[in-house]
Amino acid sequence: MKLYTKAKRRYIYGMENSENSYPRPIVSVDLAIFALTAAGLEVLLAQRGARPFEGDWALPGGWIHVDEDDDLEAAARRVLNLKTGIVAPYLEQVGVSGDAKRDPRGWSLSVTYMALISPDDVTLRHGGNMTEAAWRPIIADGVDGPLAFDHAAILKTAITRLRSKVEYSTLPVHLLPHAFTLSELQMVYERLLGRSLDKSAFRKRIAEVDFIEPIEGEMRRASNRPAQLYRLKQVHATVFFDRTI
Amino acid sequence: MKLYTKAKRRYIYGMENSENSYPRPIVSVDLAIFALTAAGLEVLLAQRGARPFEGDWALPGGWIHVDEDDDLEAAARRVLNLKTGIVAPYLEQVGVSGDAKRDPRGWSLSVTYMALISPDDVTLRHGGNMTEAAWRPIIADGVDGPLAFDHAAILKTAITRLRSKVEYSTLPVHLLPHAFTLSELQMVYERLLGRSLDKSAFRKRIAEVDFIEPIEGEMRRASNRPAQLYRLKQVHATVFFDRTI
DNA sequence: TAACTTAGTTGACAAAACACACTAAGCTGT
DNA sequence: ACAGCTTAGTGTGTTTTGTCAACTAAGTTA
Repeated sequence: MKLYTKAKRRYIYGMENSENSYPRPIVSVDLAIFALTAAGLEVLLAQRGARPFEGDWALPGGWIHVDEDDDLEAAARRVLNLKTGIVAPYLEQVGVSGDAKRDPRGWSLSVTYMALISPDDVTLRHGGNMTEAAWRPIIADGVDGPLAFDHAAILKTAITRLRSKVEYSTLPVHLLPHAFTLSELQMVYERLLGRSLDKSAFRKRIAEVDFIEPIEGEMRRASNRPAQLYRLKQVHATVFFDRTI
Repeated sequence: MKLYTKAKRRYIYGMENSENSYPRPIVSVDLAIFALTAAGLEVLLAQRGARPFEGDWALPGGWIHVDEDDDLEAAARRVLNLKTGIVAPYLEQVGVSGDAKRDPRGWSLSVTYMALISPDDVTLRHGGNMTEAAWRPIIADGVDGPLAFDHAAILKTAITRLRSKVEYSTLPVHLLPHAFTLSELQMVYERLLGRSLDKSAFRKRIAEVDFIEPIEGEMRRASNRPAQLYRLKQVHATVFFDRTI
């Protein structure tokens, strides 16, 4: 670090006006993208096409582009769109993982976001330093097989967050397509919780927190009575129940 | 960025083995340190002694020392110890704030931790680029007066997190000293919630989640019946109630 | 049009929360 | 010594809430 003058170092770091010239950690944004398919809850993984961990599977992610991303969420949104084509997902910051050893290239820091999407909305893409992308089922607290970096631990945190929010929030709606029936919503909860719920009690809970609205005119068919279709209310931040579902 | 060869840039960034030479964001760790005093819930603020925001009040924080801090939590612990002398606090990651504009020096990222401490344990210190440290009462969602950077928003997030956890977790114990009575614990909840609780119901809740234990032999005096002293159980991660307190 | 399927509602019973009154155990002043 | 005060800690009846199962509704199929 003694090779350059202080001014030059500042220039290199992009800190012409700064008093700080500490070495900076590497910063990336990683995504735990969840979807509920026929196989159950799945997470989108990408196979790394470059060192380190070349060939290993990892959570999709990327560097922050300081000249392109306005903020962290924008960076997460950019990565998500790159991999799935999705534009307006449910996105939630899960946490940060940072230490000296998780990346062999140096002290690094990964900001994790979790995204909940409907599998209908996805068109998988890959490229850049990711050679392949695939859905992998969630087994217990993670996926089968190892993951690059500390992504197994990060994924575990995201799964825990998701599971705990299922118990007492409206979050699972985001795993459904735009329009859905109450029975479908109940099934989402049941599959995530791994237990069956009472229809009457479930509907009471849903009615208490007023977060969905019927869509007029439409119904959905099987060989039985058709069900009312619903959608998320316009301005909806995840609402919490004051009791478990 | 074109002034230097790729290899030189790598050297400067401390990334001799890296394929990445993106410009990196500035990274810091900031702390929302809460304590419950006679005046109510208070947060520890530090007055900045250097640009930017020189003279303004801010959450105590600092850069990550990549050669000293093993991980993010260690960095938070170092900052906390520096300001308060506390060694084993309750520390919880609240979130990350990062965008292009929050710091005039460039794209920056702040990892926020919240700490809950007993005011008895503190010996305030200051120095470095902080000229002064002081406890400031929490009013509504923040403190009276402006804060440096986006610390008002960060503090608001931390307060929200704290308040919501009070309703359904054992977290408030960390605002008490090592030994305490059930009445004191109830008072902590009441002051944080801003409403009174039923003694009988409160004790039932506390007994349900088995997280404190009586300390033998000791009592605490006033001019009345003495109360049993309790302490946190050894291995205690914050436990959640399945109902509001 | 009877039998079947899933949607959506109602109501009786049981369990839990709530409010409040009670007992317990110390101190203080006369 | 003991009445009266204060705070600790427990018990109880009422009201609210959750649970479970049966019921009605509205379509399809043969």
